[in-house]
Order: sequence, then C-alpha cells, then structure tokens
Amino acid sequence: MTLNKEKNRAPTGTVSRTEPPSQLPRFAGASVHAAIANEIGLRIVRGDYPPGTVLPNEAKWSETFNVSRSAVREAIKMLMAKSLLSSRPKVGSRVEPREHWNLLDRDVLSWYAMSPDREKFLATVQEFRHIVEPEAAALAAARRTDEQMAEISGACHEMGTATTLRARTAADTRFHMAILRAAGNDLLIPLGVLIESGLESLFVYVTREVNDLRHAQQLHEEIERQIRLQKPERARAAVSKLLANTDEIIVGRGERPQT
Amino acid sequence: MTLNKEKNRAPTGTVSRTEPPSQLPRFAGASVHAAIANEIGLRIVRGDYPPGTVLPNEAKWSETFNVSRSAVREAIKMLMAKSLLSSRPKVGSRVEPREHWNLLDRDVLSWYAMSPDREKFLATVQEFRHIVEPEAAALAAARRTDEQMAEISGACHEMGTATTLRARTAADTRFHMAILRAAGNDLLIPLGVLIESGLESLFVYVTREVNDLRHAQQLHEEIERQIRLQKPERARAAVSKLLANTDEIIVGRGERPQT
DNA sequence: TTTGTAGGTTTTATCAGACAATATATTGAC
DNA sequence: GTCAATATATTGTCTGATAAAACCTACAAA
Repeated sequence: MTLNKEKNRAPTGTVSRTEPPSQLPRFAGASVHAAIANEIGLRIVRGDYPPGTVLPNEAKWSETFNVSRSAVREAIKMLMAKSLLSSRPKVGSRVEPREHWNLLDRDVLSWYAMSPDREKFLATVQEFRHIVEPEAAALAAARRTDEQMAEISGACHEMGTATTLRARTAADTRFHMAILRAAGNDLLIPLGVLIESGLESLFVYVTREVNDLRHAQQLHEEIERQIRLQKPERARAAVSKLLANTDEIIVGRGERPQT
Repeated sequence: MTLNKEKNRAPTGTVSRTEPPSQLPRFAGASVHAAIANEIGLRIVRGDYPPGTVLPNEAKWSETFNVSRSAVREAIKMLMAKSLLSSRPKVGSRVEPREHWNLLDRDVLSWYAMSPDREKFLATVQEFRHIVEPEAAALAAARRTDEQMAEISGACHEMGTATTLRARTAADTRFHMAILRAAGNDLLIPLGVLIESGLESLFVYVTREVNDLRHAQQLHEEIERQIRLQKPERARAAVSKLLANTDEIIVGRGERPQT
C-alpha cells in the first residue's frame, strides 16, 4: 500500500537514512505510474503549476516520489495524452494553456472536482447539462429502440424503489446515461462522465428532504413517459423542468456544503 | 525520418539480416512513442482489434516496430489515458468497450475521421453540432464581452475576404470557436475539436459554388449580427439556419466525395 | 556593435537487461 | 470432483547508459 519500498536502494558509499518518506497517495490495485499521473494531474488542475510553467524535471519527480524515472515518464505520457502537458528535450515539460486541456476527460474532470473552485465547477456542469440533455432527450424520444426504453424505464423504476440515497444516485446516473445512449449519437456518450460527476457532486452537497425526492421522482417519471410515448418536444420540456428543479436545489443549499 | 536505426543492434552470435524494415509512419519532429500511439490507436479505432480483444504483448510490438519496450509502454500508457485500453499483468492489454472511449479527444477523433466509416462520422459530428451550437450561440449573445465580440467579428470578416478555400475554412473554424468561448462555459471549449474536425472533413468533401459561398457568408454574418445585438433567441435561430444549410450541402454532394 | 558560429550543458528520448508482482493455467493431493 | 500449491506468461518497476534536441555562452568576424 505504501510506497518507498526501501529495497536494495543503498547509495554507493554513505547510506543516507535522512530522505523523506514522501507518501504518494495510492488506491488499492492502482499502479505507481497511475498514482503519479493522478498526483501531478491534480496539482496542475488545482493550479499549483499554472499554464506556461515548466514542471520539475523527471529526475526531480523521481526523487520526490522515490520511484524510478520510467514510472514518472509513463505518468507524464498519460498527462500528455490528455493535453495537460507537452514536453521537449532540453526545455522540459510545460503546462499547456487551459483551452487545450481535455476537460471532458474522466480523470481531468475528477481532478477539477477536487480543486478549490468546486462550486464553480458544479455550476458549470449543471449549465452544460442544460445545453445538452433536453435535446438528447428529444432525440431519444424520436429514435429509442424497445430495448433502450426498457433500460430507461428500469433505471427510473429503480430510482423510485431505492432505499439508500447512494443507490438512488446510482440509478439516477444510469437513467440519464441510458437516455444519452438512446439518443443514437455516439458523441453524446462521453458526456456521460459529466452527469456522473455532476450527480456525485450533488450527492455530496445535499441530503434531500422526502418531499424533494418525491417531486424529483415525478419529474423523472414524466421524462420516462414522454420518451416512451415518443414525444420529442414534451421529452425535451420534461428534462428542462427537471434540470430547473435541480438548479433550485443547488442555489438553495449550495451555500452550506456538508463535506 | 525513417525508423530502424540499425545502430549497435547486433544480436549475440548470429547476425540475422532478414528482419523486415517495418516502417512506422512518422511526422517531422514527432517522437517514436507518439508515432506508435498513433499507429496502434488508429488500428483500434479502425476496428483491427475489436473491443474485448487482447492486443499483442509489449515484446511483440517492440519487435514489429523495431523499438524498445519502453517506447511501446509509453505509447500504451497514452492510449490508456484515452480509455482505449486497459492492461493488467499476465493478462495483457485489452481493448475497452467503445462506450469507454473518449471520443471527444482530439486524437481519437482524428483516428475516427481516418477510419472506413468516415461518412457516418461526418454525419454524427454534424448532428452533434445541431445539439450544441445553437444553445452556445444564445449564451454567447447573452454574455459576450466586447473583446470576445471583436474576435467573432474579426473571424467573420476574414471569412468574407479570404481568397483561398483553405483560408476561409480556417477563419470559419475560428469564428465558431470564438462563439464557444464567448458562451462562457468552460466545458464547451473542448468541443471545438469537433468543429475543427467537421469543417475539415467538409473541406475535403466539397468545393462550393460561388453562390453557396455567398449564401453561407450571409448566414454567418447574421449570426455575428445577432450576437453583437445581444439577441439570444435570434442568435440561436441563425445558427440553426446555418447548420441546416450545411446539412443540405452534405446530403446533396456527400455521395461523390473528391478525395 | 552586431552577427554568426562552434561548443557546452541540460533535459527529454530511447535503449537494454534485469527482477518483481500478478493473474491465469496446470498439476497434485485429498 | 474440489481445493491448494506450483508453474508460467505478461505487465510493472528499476537501473544505468547513450542519443538527440534546444538553449546558452563565448568568441570570432563583419
């Protein structure tokens, strides 16, 4: 679990036992390079290294985390793949301007959600949902297959019968993702991570009142119904209504998060 | 430029001069690992290795491309960062289901655009633009700063005065990206790659008639005007109209591409 | 003074070969 | 047949060396 294996790591000559432990946050089963990518990525998104800045070089990371250069390199390659970095010989790894970042990437999004301006982040995600989801629902109403409809209805029903808030949120996520899939445009699929991230943030923020839950459930069922009846316009409107309801919850309680 | 440097690559004992050259497509200045990531990524998106398939192992790639294992590993890490792959010891690198792919990534998108179903790809991109851009224009009309407006107007004007089709397309791209930026939602920015990709595909497909160009220019100017006048509803409508016009061009001439 | 050019230096890029960790496959015991 | 121990193949990590690229410096020439 902990890094710094202290294996056969005896420097030639003197044995310096003064090097700092430098814990690298690790999740179970996650590789070292993944942990490093997470750590550096988080620091970049968080703003520790503003765009244009040159990161510490490989050797430096290698010694601060007590890992090999190759592990660091692989981590850096991952961040390059997400356009957070670009690196060239002699010049080092430079943080790219934020316009280049792939904000819709799952990891980048999660780092964003962890950064100080979490609240602004949630608002941005919510607004984005307003832009995309009503239209997606309309398309879903027009093109859904029976199989896709079953998935939507199933998730909606699970939402209603879920006993824990966590289970409800999970079903909620499935519901909205199923709609995206039913819309029949492949490019909508990656946006599922936004819904996931948004609902998860919401989950942390609020514990809803029973009345809120009842009302929200009705709004969801209305969406399900209109997609089932294949009414694009009404499905679009129903989603807009649901999102407006979520907006209220956010502005109403976002002030006092319960983290 | 060419790979296979044939340096001090003399195997112990016999010298086998029978190994195939195995050219790896390289761009000027691109590193080996980047070239490998491109090649493997393209093959995956193209469908050579369907989701669920296990890729050849590191050693195999290493010898087919005549590069070191580390170069291959770094390439694979990049593809993992885009969720095209996941890999575990003993089992190998397995292609992830397509729902996991980050389709909105610049590279993945470009691989998609190179794959056989290019036409379907273009249609999907175009439809996605219908979903997002009208709303983005409405937001831009409501929130643009004077500086952002100058950028939009500038690009629009350049479109009108461009002498080559390529220059026009470049200005066109800038125009739409500027609108996305002016909309004031950071999550819209990464969608710029879609516009880029879509217009570029379009560029390959059609050489427009002069009348088409004149009409398209008017439609763009109408968008510019409504954003300048800060009329969200009219801006939204103007973008829808432009996209509908583009649709016609695609269905009208998409049948006979001029590649 | 300015300009060009040749080295020197720092950093990433690539290579090679070893060992560790892990998940599957195989074998053996009961 | 079931379960546990062992073998095996593949990625993960480490080390240390060399190559290539880009910036910096010093110096020479116009």
